Amino acid sequence: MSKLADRAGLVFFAVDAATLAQRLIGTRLVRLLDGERISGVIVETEAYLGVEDKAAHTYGGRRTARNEAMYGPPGTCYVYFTYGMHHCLNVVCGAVDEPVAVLIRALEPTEGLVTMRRLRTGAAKRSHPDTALCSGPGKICQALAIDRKLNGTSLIGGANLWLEERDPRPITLGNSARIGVAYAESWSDRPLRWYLSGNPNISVVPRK
DNA sequence: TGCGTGATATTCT
DNA sequence: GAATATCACGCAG
Repeated sequence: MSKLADRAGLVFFAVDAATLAQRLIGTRLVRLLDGERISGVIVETEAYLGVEDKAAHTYGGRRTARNEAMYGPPGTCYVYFTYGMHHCLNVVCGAVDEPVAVLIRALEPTEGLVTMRRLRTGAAKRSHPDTALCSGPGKICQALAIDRKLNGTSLIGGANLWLEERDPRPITLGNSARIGVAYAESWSDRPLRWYLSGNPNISVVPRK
């Protein structure tokens, strides 16, 4: 297990979104909160392909205060708020000024589960299984206390949020259309979502 | 299965 | 400036 930093980190993130989406599966997302490690293994991601992708916030080259982070260097976090109540965490990849990113959709909780449960609201606080703690982009941000303060910060050598690579081990990737992007016309069916096949922590059971 | 909720982009005056 | 439409979801029921 090694923390991604500096040059190695940059190389890791400086790829296209589809590649990074697959590469992120199985790595560990670590949040340091009041000195406590809270972490989970990434089990579900989606690629957003920038200016050409109708489902992306940067479709057509839109560049605003909100999505500015997507134009930053690879390894930057893009955190935004949606539906009036949910934050979502993305990892910027590609090159500077190329607004492509990967949405982190689900984690398998590994450290700090008690804290995660405390941070989560509603039903997940009590009787629900651990697999419900981080099984969705909004849930991850709640469980890891991620909000827009982290927007624009870098995962490379990050002080409070970073990625760790695990020893390679055989995994089986599943691949499907993205979730919640029905409005994106022909882009809504593109198989740009990846997940750890059979993992109970993924957000929605893949449709065929 | 519906619907809340509020930031943001877009579209007006 | 201000009104409005829209949304990478989660939860109650």
